[in-house]
Parts: sequence; structure tokens; C-alpha cells
Amino acid sequence: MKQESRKQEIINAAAILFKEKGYSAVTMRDLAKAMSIKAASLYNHIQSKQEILATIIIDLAEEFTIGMNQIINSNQNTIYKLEKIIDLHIDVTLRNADGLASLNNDWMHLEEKNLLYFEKMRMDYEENFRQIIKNGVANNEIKPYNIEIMVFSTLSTLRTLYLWYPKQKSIDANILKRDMVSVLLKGVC
Amino acid sequence: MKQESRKQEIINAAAILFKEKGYSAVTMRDLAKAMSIKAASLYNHIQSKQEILATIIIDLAEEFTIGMNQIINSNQNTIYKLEKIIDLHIDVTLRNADGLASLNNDWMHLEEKNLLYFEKMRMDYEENFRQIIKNGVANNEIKPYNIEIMVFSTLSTLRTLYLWYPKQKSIDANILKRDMVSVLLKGVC
DNA sequence: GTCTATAGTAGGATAGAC
DNA sequence: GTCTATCCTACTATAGAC
Repeated sequence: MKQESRKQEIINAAAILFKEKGYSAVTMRDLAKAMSIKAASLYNHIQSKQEILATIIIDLAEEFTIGMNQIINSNQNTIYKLEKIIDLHIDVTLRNADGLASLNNDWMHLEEKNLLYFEKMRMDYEENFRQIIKNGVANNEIKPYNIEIMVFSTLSTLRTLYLWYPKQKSIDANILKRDMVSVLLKGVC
Repeated sequence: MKQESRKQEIINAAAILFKEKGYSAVTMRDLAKAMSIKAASLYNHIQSKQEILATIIIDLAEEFTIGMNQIINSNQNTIYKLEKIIDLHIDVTLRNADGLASLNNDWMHLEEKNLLYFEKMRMDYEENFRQIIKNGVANNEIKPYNIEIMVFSTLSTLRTLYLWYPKQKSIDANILKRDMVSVLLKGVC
């Protein structure tokens, strides 16, 4: 097993605390305690609390951006693309559920440059998702309900996976993918 | 009562700020500024910052608890019950979208007694929802996918309504209800 | 790389004037 | 009901010893 850098250990510990209480409520003393060192020692590895948040969020947002770009360039049908988006969210959630809490709840605490960068990536992601749905409606692959309702119903579920999937230890990732595709695309009734 | 309405104004202003930055990042000075008074003056109307949070969250949680109890006691079929749950979430979201942000994201900052009370209400709500789905599967009204996936896919969407519905000014509440029922129960494909 | 000590700032909340 | 002034605590971050 590859040994993590001390900086990455700090970021991982921070992501867990940020998930539990949110960025603003977590102090550098809390984080230091979780690492069993003193707060001042953290600054030998990181520049600021803000840098930790930015690293967590921007890395994840870039992962989603890269994944989405591959999907929209795939020239497959709408159902295939939606399945790939579901896979993308499940894969990222399995790999870094803690970090997704910050991405979902604490992005507004990013500072100027990273905030703008993040907001652009999020807007582009939603717009790509919306275009996929729109094309699906145009092709009769998707039912002609209100576009925004379909976009945000689906995205809300995928974005909130980080909250409940880690607690469902008995659900296999492949069953999750299969049933999530069924529930989101074909409904529960 | 005059003092009560001023208190409610403060709570409403706080809910907006809590939605934007989260409970921990909002200071009493921020809240005072939003009310165009000084921070010390707030304490003539409220006891503490914590009291504001508790009022916002507990009132909403009790609304959901009452609504869910009516639904489970209604002796109707599963589809009817699920439609009523969707209605309940849409109605509460239309009435108090700002407060729902605190309920969803800042409940962990409640203090001991209210935290336990809230957690019990939330657990009961989820368990009632789960039982409705389970009964639906037993009756063949609901497809036999993984129960937790169906519960949390649906709940995630309903819980996140507060984030996007206020921005969709063009969607009529009745269309929202109709399409949300269709999307959640019958899927998009 | 971690420590102690501390600077400098900002937070929630109270006292008492008006 | 709102104000000014202020208390006390806790925060992020730095300096310098080991």
C-alpha cells in the first residue's frame, strides 16, 4: 500500500470533520486533535484552512467535469449517457464520500478565484446534463415532462448518495448501480 | 403580540442567511445588519442564536411529523400515500424554503434536548416512509428493487426541492406536483 | 515535524443609558 | 426597542525553540 503524504492525511481527516459539522464549525484545533498533533503543527503541511477546503472541492469538481466530458463526447444514445452519469456518481461516492459533503454543502466558503472556478464547473455540469435530457426528449427516449424537474430530481438523488450509501454496507456496488438506474429511469411503480 | 412578530421577522431573516452560508458562518452581527439594527438589540427579542436555529428546525420537523401521521393513518393504497408525501414536501417547500435549508444542513448544530427530539422525528419519518414502500412491494404496487435505494432516491429528491424549486419561477405548483409524481413513480424513460 | 507561546481578530452575549 | 461599550472566549495563523 502506497503511503499517503502527511498533507493528504490532513485533508482526509478534514473531509471527515467537514462532513460531520460543516467547514465553518470545524476548528484547526479540532482537526489537530483528530490528527493527534497540535494546531500549529498543521501549518507545516498546509497553508491555511481555506487551502484544505479548496483542495477537497476542486479536485472532486474536476473529476466530475472530466467524467461528464467523456460522456457527452461518447456519441451514444441518451439512456447510455444517463447510465454512465449514474456510474460516475456512484464511483466518485465510493472513492470519496466524505469530500462530497464539502462539495455539496461548503462550496460557498471557497474564496474568490476558486469560488468562480467551481461555480463555472457546476454550471457547465448542470447544462451538459440538461442537454442530454433535452436531446432524449427530442428523440423520444425520454418522456416529455418538465425538463428542470427531470434534471434536478435525478441530480438531487445522485448528489445525495454520499449521505446514505456509506451507511448501507450490505448493498453491493453493482446492485446499487443496477437498481439506481432502474429507479431513476423507470420509476418505482 | 407585537414582540412575537418582531421575533418572527428575526427568525425569517436568519433562515435566509443560514440558507446562504450555514448556521455556523452567520454571525449575530450579520443578522443584525440584515435587520438594520445592532447585534445587541436582537437579544431583546430572542434568547440566543441557538434558540433561532431550534425554532426554525423544530417547527418544520413537527409539520412533517404531523403530515406523515395523517398519511399513514389514511388507509389508502401505496400510490395515494406516496402522492400525499410528495404534496406534503412541495407544500412545505413553497411555504418555507429558507427554513428547510437549516433543517437539511444545520440540524447537527442543535443542542442536546432539541437534537435528540429532532433525530427521533427524522428517524420515525424515514421509518414510516420505508414501511409504506415495503407494503407497496408486498402488494405488488411497487417494484421489488432494493428498499433503501427506493426510499432514499425518493426522499433525496423531495428533501432537495428547497434548493432548486424557488429558482424555477416559471413552474406552476400544480405542474410541479403532477410531473414530480410522474418522474418519481414512473421514471423518465 | 512538532512543540509552546502568543499575536491579532472576531465571535456570542450582557449591562445600562436613552 | 435600540443604542454604545464591553466582557470573555475562541478562532486562524505566526515565531521561534527543540
